[in-house]
Amino acid sequence: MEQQEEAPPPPLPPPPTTTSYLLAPSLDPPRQPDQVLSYIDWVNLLSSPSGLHNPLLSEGISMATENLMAEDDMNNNKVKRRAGGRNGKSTRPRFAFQTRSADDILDDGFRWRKYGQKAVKNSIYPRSYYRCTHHTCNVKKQVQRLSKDTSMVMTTYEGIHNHPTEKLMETLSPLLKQMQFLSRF
DNA sequence: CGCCTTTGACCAGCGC
DNA sequence: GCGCTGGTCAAAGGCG
Repeated sequence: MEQQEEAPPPPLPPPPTTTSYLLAPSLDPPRQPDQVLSYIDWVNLLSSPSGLHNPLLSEGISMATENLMAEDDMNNNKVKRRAGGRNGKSTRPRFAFQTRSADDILDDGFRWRKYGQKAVKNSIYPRSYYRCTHHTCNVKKQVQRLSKDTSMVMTTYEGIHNHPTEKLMETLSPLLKQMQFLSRF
């Protein structure tokens, strides 16, 4: 737990050097209702050399506000995050952010497989559960539309990707080929 | 055929 | 102990 709980404004994490590693503080033990998660700088991230193209940018990515986050937690104030669910321990990095979008799925460059969907208490929208499809990657994410503001989508990531995004590789591969070609001279 | 979503069942933690 | 709830599993079916 490297995050200072008493730090008032949640500072944006430093810009990621690559899109393959998302900075995230550990949020265990369970966060308090007035404790805000840290936010990822998606504008910075999506303008990174990975060349991610995301239509959501045009709709405006909204950093989560402390109030909305608190309200969301208040709605689930009986919900304590279990330690990793079924498979026991979990000190995996976990962070959440909100986007204003008509689409629930944020194109973050990774491939996700949906493995569950549940109706959650105090929310008219179900929560969807996704896992990264990369065979060595165990990152999960939850996606839920806020009932208080139906234009907002809450996305919660758990874990850190141990591989580059596919889009990053797509972007870099022509460059690598060119470098290999030039290195012959 | 491979990969994906859907969906009901099951499991586990928590409060009462 | 029981019920509620969130999280996961896995079978079935769809799609390109």
